[in-house]
Amino acid sequence: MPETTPHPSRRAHERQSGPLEITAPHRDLLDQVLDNWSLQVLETLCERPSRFNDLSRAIPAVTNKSLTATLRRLERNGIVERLVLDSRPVAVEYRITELGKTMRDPVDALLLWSATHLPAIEAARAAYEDE
Amino acid sequence: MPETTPHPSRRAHERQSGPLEITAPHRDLLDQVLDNWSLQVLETLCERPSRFNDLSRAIPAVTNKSLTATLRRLERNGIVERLVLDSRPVAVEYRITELGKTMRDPVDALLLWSATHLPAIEAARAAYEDE
DNA sequence: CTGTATCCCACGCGATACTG
DNA sequence: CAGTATCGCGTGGGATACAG
Repeated sequence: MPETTPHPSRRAHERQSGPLEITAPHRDLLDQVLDNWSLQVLETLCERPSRFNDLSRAIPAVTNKSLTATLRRLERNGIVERLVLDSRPVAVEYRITELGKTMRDPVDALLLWSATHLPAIEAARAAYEDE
Repeated sequence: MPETTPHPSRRAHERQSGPLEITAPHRDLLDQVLDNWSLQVLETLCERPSRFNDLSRAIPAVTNKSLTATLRRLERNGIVERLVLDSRPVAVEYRITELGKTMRDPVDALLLWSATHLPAIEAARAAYEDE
């Protein structure tokens, strides 16, 4: 062990607080994968593979442009896969990948947190407006 | 016509796939709390209470304007609290609240996911560019 | 059906300057 | 020290039309 370091300050509080360190690549990744449309697409594809228009209908507020961009981005990151079915008029199916499935737990943890604490947060908002 | 049955199937696959349902208030909340600057502020305040300029220095890339906006937003949501210390030239200390601390676990889960799967995702990106 | 192509605008955010 | 005020630009994303 190369360490009997005389400057333990840095290490010290990192240990105390555990992980939580945000570097650029991680921030990039989260930005590409946690946005509004991405989560809704993930939600839908976790339930069943879907075609483009299925997704469009499942997420009424999304436009073609945004849906396309979202799917491309998720595909590029290996979160969803795009399958061109050779049927008569072109059909394309999107499905979540194994890699994509690994997002579910952390995302669900987040949603669970949100569900659990939303009341407290709305109370905080109300209190804030009052003062 | 093998259409997706709207009513009864909904329940069914929800149970299969578990939670993960994104409603507007939750999406709003996550947007206000998971953005770039917010996470960095949280990261810093989880380690120690800090003054405005401490945060500014700890997060070199942030501007006064964005830092102020971020802090106000987090304060409004009860995630951080703002304490005006009555010292000579005004001093203000920000610290994370108990409610704020409840974010750590889900956020860490996310960062852990990111750290774990970033290699696979970068591989997916490389593969995507190739085709 | 599955997208692409434009136009366009709101607004997030940086840069800069200024104040109590 | 702890912000506020103002300006300006880049871009994400909606609306719409069109193409393979």
